[in-house]
Amino acid sequence: MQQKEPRRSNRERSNATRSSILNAARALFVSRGYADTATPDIVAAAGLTRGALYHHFEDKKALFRAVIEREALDVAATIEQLAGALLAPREALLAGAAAYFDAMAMPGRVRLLLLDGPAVLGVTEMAALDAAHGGRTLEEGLAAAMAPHRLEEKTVKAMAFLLSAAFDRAALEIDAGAARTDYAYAIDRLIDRLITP
Amino acid sequence: MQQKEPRRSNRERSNATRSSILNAARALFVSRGYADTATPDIVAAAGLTRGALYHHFEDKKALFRAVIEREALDVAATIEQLAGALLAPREALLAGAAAYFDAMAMPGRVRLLLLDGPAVLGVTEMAALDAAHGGRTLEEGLAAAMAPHRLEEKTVKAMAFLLSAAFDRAALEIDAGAARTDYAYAIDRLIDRLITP
DNA sequence: TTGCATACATGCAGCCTGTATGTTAACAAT
DNA sequence: ATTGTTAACATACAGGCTGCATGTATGCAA
Repeated sequence: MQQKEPRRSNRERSNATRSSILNAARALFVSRGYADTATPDIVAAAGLTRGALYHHFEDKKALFRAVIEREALDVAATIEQLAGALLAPREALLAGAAAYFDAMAMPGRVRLLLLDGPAVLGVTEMAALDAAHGGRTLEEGLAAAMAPHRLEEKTVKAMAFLLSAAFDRAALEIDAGAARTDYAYAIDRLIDRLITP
Repeated sequence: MQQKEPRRSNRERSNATRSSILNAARALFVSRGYADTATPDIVAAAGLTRGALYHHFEDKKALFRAVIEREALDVAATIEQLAGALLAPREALLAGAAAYFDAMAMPGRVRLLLLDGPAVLGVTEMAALDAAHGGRTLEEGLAAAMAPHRLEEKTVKAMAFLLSAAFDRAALEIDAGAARTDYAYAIDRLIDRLITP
């Protein structure tokens, strides 16, 4: 039975189809990966045609970029919500780490943000995307917690990158089936070892 | 001018073409990435046809896997050679880190092993490949250096993974243009912080 | 030297991407 | 209310790429 299109405005229609495509694309990118996902399959899952896809997105990579951006935004929001306004630097870092694991527990997120994302869009673009949202808070948090160490700024920045890499790897391992408690403990210990004067 | 094939044995001929394909594939995978490298271009660069490629490799992914394996093997050999038999655990770890950066300085290696590799072959396969060669030595080294801490084995293993992730990220940043000295210093500090009793 | 297997080269089918063109419905102006 | 315009799609098409099937020549073994 085909509904008789309840007279939507143009704006509404666009938003709806755009979301449909994004959702279908996300599901397929997650289950098959970017390369093995064909645009005909995406639009079929969304109940549309490739015309709609190429009307809303410049090409397949742009669609992937949109999926990734939405995902990164959601991760940043989750972290902000869960570990937003902690006062003590140490507690903020630890809570941020836990919040990151929570956020990355959403199925498919690890593959999108940590595997296909860097490979398809390149590290620089992914880094820029990360810096725009969550990356900065980690660097600031670590700088605050390591202030007594009186390190050069570039050193702190480098260590923030390394710590961020550890977060990512932990999320990757947890996603692959490792016990979260093990990695949460290891991360906490790592943070503590880094910031204790 | 076509040389009149100096009467090679069959074995020699196979090895030669196989190497030709591997070399050409590596160069193109590095410069354009796996997805944007077409098999016609690879064999053209090697002065062959696609028939040779599909005779020696099951498919494009298998060729990529062969390139990756050769690369990982070379990295492991370099590290073994540069930081092979250090006695003190701390010095072994520090030398291993430096050797890893040396090994990863080979152009294209970062992209192959840290970007396209995980995305194309999957994390599990890459992890298995890494564990078969270099990953184990890092875990053992860290375990030796952290023995006084009396941690559970799973914790040490997790921290070895995290440290390995830090190595990778450092190599990635150096490859992207960051100063090696900055990251070498940060890594050394990280190691020291981890293993000091 | 005869027969077979190896090492390729060539040709073909199917799929996928990106674009160009067509069609319908919304919106703006009169 | 009517008409022109444009947005939002659907359809059709061209080029390229992958994998396989087939063909051919050479090494090799009996």
